[in-house]
This record gives sequence, C-alpha cells and structure tokens, in this order.
Amino acid sequence: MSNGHEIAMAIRRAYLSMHRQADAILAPYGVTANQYVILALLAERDQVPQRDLVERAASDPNTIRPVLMTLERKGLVTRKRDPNDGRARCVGLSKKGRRVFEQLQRDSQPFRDRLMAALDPEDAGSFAQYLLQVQTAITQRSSVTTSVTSFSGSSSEDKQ
Amino acid sequence: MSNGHEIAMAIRRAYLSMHRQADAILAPYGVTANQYVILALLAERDQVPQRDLVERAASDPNTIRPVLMTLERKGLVTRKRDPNDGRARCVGLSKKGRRVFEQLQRDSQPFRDRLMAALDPEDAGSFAQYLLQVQTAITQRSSVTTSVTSFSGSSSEDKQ
DNA sequence: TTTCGGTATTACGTCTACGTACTAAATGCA
DNA sequence: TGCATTTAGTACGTAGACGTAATACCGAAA
Repeated sequence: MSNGHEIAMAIRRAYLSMHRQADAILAPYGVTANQYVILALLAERDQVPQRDLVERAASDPNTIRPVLMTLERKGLVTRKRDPNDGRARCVGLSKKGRRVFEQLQRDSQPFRDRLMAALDPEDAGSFAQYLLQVQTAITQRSSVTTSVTSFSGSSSEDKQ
Repeated sequence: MSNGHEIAMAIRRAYLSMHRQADAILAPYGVTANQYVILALLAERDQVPQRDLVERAASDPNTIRPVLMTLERKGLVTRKRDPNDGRARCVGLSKKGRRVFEQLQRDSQPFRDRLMAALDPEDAGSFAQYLLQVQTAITQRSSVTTSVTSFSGSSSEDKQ
C-alpha cells in the first residue's frame, strides 16, 4: 500500500523529524541545521560561487544567501567577490569556520549513527540511490499549463 | 559510500525538490503543498483535534495552526470547538474543502505518478519502510546534555 | 565594439517550521 | 473535594524556503 502519496508523506515526515532533531542538537552551539549543511558543503569544497552551493544542496539562491550572510556575520564564512566574475561571490570557510565545523561534525556523529542504525548497512546505498532517483524524477520540468480557477479567495459560499 | 551524512543530505535534497515541485503544481489553484497535506489528512479522517494532525504529519502545533487558519479563511476547513473538551478544536473538511481537495488530488496525480516511476514497484514498500525507520530512530529523545560554548556571537577573532 | 540573451546575485514579500512561554481545561491522585 | 500535573491550543519571535522581479555582468554573435 505504498502509493505516491504515501511515499511523499513518508519523505516529508522523515525530513521534518530529522531536521527538527538536528536543529535541537546543534542549537547549543548557536548553529542551525541549515547552517550546518552549508558548512559541510564548504568543508567538502569551498572557494565556490553561491550558485554551486545552491546546486549541491538542491536549494535556491534566495534561501542560501541569508544563511551565508549569517555565517559570514558569525565569522565562519567569507564571501569575497570573484575577481574573474564581477557577478559572482567566492564563498569560503574561514579558519574559525573550519574549526567550528569539525567540532560540530564530531559532536553530531551520534545523531548520524542513530540514523544509520535504522538502516540495514547493505541497503543504505540503494536507499540513497532511491532518494536521488525520486529527486531527479520529480525535478523534471512539467510543461502542462491547464487553466484553472484559484481557490485563494475567501468566498462565503459553501459554508458548512 | 553512503554514510549518515550522505543519507541525511539525500533525504533533504529529495524533500526540498519534491516540496518545491509540489508547490509549483498547486500554486495555480492558490493552495500550497503544506495546505494540500493538511487537506489530504483531513480527507482521510476529519473531525479530529489539531493534535491529531500534528502527529499524523510529524509536524508541530505552531506550524499546523496558521495553515489551518488559512484553510479556514478559504472556507475549506472548519475549526469548531470540541464540546467534550474545552481545550480542543474539532477540525473538519467543509463540503467545499472536500470538493477542492478531490480536484487537487486528481490534477496532481501525474506528479505522484512521476515520483512512483522513479521506484521499482516492488521496492516502494521497503523504501517507505526505511523512511519510517529513519524517522523513528531519529526521533528518539537524546538526554546527553554536554556543556558547550556557543559560536553565535560575531566575535572578531579569527578573521581570514 | 555593440548588442543581446543567459547568468550570479540581490531585494522583497508570503508561507512555513519551530522554540519558548503562557492560558485554560482536563485529569490523576491524596 | 483540592491541588499538582498533564495536555490542547495560542502568542510571539527567529530562521528558512522560495516565487517574482530587478540589477550587474559575462560571453557570443553580428
């Protein structure tokens, strides 16, 4: 009984629960889960444009920017201008940023261990693969533009 | 190479992509993905307290409330007081709400079909099962309360 | 080189997501 | 019965997520 709706709801519940828990674990350090994600991406590869982080996080420029600005204000991240491209930023981890991230990573390891404990080790790979396939399949551009009526209005008809 | 971090990131990317796409598909109807989720839960079982929706969505009372108020303003949802419990609300779908949900459900079916097409049908069940196990494992209450120093401040040390 | 489409970022507004704190009602139990 | 504890919902504040639109800049074609 796993139709599309059930799968979607399961992804949603898993993500929300995970995100909430991660936020709680990181809160004592004054860092949010989203900020941690950005730090992790930068620790993996930095001196990149914001666009690169947007892609790697499957996120959005408008979401990434304020997070980066917060991290910059905390002194964890640098956002230099790219000398080779006047439009772009060159985002990097500061020394402090790297040090902080490494501690966060250490201290949050039990969290990831708990996550992994929920999975059969030999299935973790295909589980991740499925998640990627879902992401890819869903991200397809649908060009169907049927005209519909919006329900946004607070019409008074049909009270019950 | 699927460690805890990779799994977490994969869940995150899948969810964000899915949510964004769902929002785009529902936007012409003036309904958000979150609102759709609530409508779907109510279509499945309504005349329930808000708490019930919070649990079924693995969400939070503070998140559910404004969504319900928006849906109520649109005339899709009713929030009567529970006569048997002065604290509780009794949330239900209005006739219009049910009708609207049924149309949204129909028109968004291609979206869920695309999602399912990414999965081997015989693995969909275990995929959903894994998502649930992740959610359950992660939701455990951790009682470790180590004292840590917050990095929140914008200290000027360690500039790079 | 000039123009023009594509690109990186930013500005702004709306809708979550959720912690903390508070109220009031319900409930357990002495 | 009387009060402490739990529970449903709410108020408020911060941080995200993302659409739309604007700006500056890049690169390629004419």
